[in-house]
Amino acid sequence: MSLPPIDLKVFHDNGYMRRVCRVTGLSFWTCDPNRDTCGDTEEDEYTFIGNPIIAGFSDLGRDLKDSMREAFISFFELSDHTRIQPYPVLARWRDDIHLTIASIADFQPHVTSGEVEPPANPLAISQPCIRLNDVDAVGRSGRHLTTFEMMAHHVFNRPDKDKVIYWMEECVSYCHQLLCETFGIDPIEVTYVENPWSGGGNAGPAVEVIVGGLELATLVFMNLEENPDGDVDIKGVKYAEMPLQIIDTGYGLERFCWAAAGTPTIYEAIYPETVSWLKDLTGFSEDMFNLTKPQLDNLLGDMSRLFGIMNIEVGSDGDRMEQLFLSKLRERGHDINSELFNSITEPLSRIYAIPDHLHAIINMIGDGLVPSNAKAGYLARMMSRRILRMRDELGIKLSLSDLATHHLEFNYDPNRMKQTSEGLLSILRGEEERYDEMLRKGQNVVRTAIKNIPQDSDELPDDILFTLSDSHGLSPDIAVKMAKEQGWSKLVLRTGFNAEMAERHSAQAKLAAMTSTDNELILDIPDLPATMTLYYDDTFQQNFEASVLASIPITSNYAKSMAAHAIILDRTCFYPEGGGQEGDYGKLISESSAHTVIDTKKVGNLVVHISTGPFEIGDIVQGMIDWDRRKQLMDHHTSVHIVGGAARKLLGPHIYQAGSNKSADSSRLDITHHRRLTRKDLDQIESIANEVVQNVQRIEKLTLNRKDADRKFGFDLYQGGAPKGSEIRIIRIGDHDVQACGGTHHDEPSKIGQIRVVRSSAVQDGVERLHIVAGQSAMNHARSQESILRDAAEVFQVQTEDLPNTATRFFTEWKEQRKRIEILEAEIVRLRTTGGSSDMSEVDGVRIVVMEVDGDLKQMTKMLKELTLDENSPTLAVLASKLGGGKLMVAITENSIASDRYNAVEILNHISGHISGGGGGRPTFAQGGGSNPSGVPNAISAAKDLLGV
RNA sequence: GGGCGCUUAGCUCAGCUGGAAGAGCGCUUGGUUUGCAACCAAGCGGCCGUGGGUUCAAAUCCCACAGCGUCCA
Repeated sequence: MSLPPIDLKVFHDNGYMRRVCRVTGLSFWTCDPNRDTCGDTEEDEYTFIGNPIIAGFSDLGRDLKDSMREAFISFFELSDHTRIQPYPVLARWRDDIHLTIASIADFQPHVTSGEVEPPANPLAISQPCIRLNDVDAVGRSGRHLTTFEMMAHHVFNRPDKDKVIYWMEECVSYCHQLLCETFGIDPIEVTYVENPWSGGGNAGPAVEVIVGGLELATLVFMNLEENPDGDVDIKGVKYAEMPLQIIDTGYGLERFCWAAAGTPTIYEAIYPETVSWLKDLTGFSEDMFNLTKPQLDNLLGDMSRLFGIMNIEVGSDGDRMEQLFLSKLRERGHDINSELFNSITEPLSRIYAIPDHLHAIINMIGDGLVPSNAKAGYLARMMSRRILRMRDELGIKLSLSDLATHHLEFNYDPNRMKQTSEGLLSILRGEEERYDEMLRKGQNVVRTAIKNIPQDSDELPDDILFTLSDSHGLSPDIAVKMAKEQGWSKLVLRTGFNAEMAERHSAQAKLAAMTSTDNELILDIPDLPATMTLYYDDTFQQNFEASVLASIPITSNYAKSMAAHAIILDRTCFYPEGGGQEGDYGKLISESSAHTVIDTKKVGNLVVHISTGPFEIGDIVQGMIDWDRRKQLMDHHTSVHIVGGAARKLLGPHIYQAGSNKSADSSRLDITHHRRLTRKDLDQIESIANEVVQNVQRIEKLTLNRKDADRKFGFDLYQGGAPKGSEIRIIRIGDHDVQACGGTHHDEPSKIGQIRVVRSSAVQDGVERLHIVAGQSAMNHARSQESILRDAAEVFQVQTEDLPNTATRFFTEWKEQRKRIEILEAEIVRLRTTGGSSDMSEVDGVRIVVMEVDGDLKQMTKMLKELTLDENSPTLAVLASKLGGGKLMVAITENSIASDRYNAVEILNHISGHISGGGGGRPTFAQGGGSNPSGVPNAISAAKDLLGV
């Protein structure tokens, strides 16, 4: 069955009736007796352009958003909802998405799965979101944004626990009251469209709220989950009821603002200062088009209305859409042709998109994101580059940080930023430098790519354009522009090329999505109760007694070759590999046998001891962990937290753990940062870290439920990735560092002794890897470094302090002497080939040199240079060497009677048989080798015979 | 995480259908000039990213790794 109709008392009480839309076929509710479309169709134009539909808001821009947001949230506060502060736009608590794409994303997956209590119930929030799917439409459609605030009221009902706050009836009632009473919207403008929602494995009935032709809100009643045995069918997928019933609403803050402002596009409603500033900077005005201001406004209004009803999909046929668009504009009495249309929309779409994109990158970087060439950081870089490209196309001479400074002043609330303004601007300056560098390098790349293309071509081959874009970041437009500037003046870019390239990319992405890797320890593990973990109760417990629940032979080719059995106990203080900390080693001993534990892993909620041998089920075993190793692992793990905090203190709030590894010998911490670290930075981090070791007395270890952990410490807790479960273990080192962490830690930092930050290396752009040694390993590291120095000093027979100077001196002398040898070798050749030597003779004015020398091909080349480069002394030289199987070289002075008379390749081929080899080259320079060095004298005499000397 | 590209003199880069390592800028010296800039001439400066392989011969072809860049998830 499908979903039943949504038939609510609130509709009837307000005089609404249920109809079926003539265009879409969807059911909808309206109080307009004449209405036969649902409101969101290609026949329903916006009614609010130039005629605001929401009363009582006179501001624009940031002030309008502030008062609109406040009106929304306080309405729900008065209706017993709790106001919740917005979550970050970087969804650090999730491992499936980078960005917060909806208000409900704040509560996924833990709250929506029922595992964790919501922070309040019911609640109201205005959540900044970023969605980059429609980035190409931003600025063009009049309504698309990459970043927006989703206002929402959420309810999490548990009918199975008799806990139901409210459901459809009350939800729609609140919505209607808000629209028609608080915002004074005429009910005749409001339609409610029934359109079931599904996504991400969940589904439910939903109502789209359409006002004046614009979808202002969606009310989703999520009560279904995917289930092959379910009895509800939505779009071909089976669903069944789930225990949790969630109200997921979304009210577009910016759309409300637009409806209240009635401006031609949404951008003028929310970024008015930037739009007019950029218009001034580019000289965009009605005068440019010989129009009056009312005429231009009217035209823009009509364009926007048309965009509302014409669905501009990315990749749709641009030319055809444009023609349709123009004919519709002409129907409305606008005298417009393609040229005028483009001269208005091209610059304008950029003027509109720039503030939107600025808002998005400030949201991201403000939240602590560091731009990068991979993962979430790439999203920020891509947006920066879009802005820079559009800026260049508009001919604006301002830097990215200038633009951002303006945006911060007029459109942003700096209190929302975790990053400092200076930090943000400095990151943006770095991005612009990279962009400039890319363009500069692009000039060369384009030059080499097109040098074989005829200069009168009118098109560049597709594969060249694809490569320039994919490998060098040069969009086809820019590539063609550069090529034109370098003299290929007839080039044009085929229309629709960008769409083709997008298609090509999505095809590649599909292909890539099919690959997957699976390299886990796979065991057939019986259903057993969760292992009792003793290592949290007492981190320092080394011995314990437990009973064996399972002993399973390991058959898979697990990395450790000695591994024989997986032992599962009812309790353990062996720490399993997790959070970057390696598993414990140790021993298990029963009355009848004793085996070594060579690794510990976690599978589900069981701790698996990888043992060198089996135990009997039911055996009582004594467990002992390798304490030196564990102590060292703890030294390193706690150090990683301390060093991370130190880096954040020194470098700024964007420092975030991008990964880590703790082994017994050393540990690594990857941190997000936009510049390479210097040794001085590392020294400072090291100093701060060691101060913490000395000055902080205790390390707090707390276990909180997720709701309280989030509230108390925020989302910076999740440095090590998104943890699972409702209970969060927290490690707090004074005011220095707080993290959610499942590892084992010291109770007192001083137990570590000493932390050394050995070096840093680059992992990827925007991520820097710190190599750390602590405790005994720090000592071992120092010792091994000193021993390396001593060994090196011994080689030179000097004190270690003199090592750098001595090494420099030796290196310089070695280079000098190498040069000297080359010169001397050439000198020897010269001596052996001057007057009277048996190696030299003359035949009809050509000097003939045939001789055996010591040296490889490179040295022989030098000698030949000496012999044959002088055109005044025509020479034929044959050199032979016994090195490496025998080498032969023949050279002839170019442009001389020698080169007229002799062919080097022929001579070489004639004699190379004596050393069982081959070779080749040019007529004046041939070289070859063989595998029979003892044939060298024969080769020489053969050459002499051939040349008659 | 995947695709592609790059790595050669202090810097910016050619060379890459395997056969004698190049240009421009910079640097040194000399000339010119009252001096500087400019100009002219000569010179210095290269493990051609690292490690394997193919070949008589590799900067050049193949494989792996590293670093950098770029596009896409």
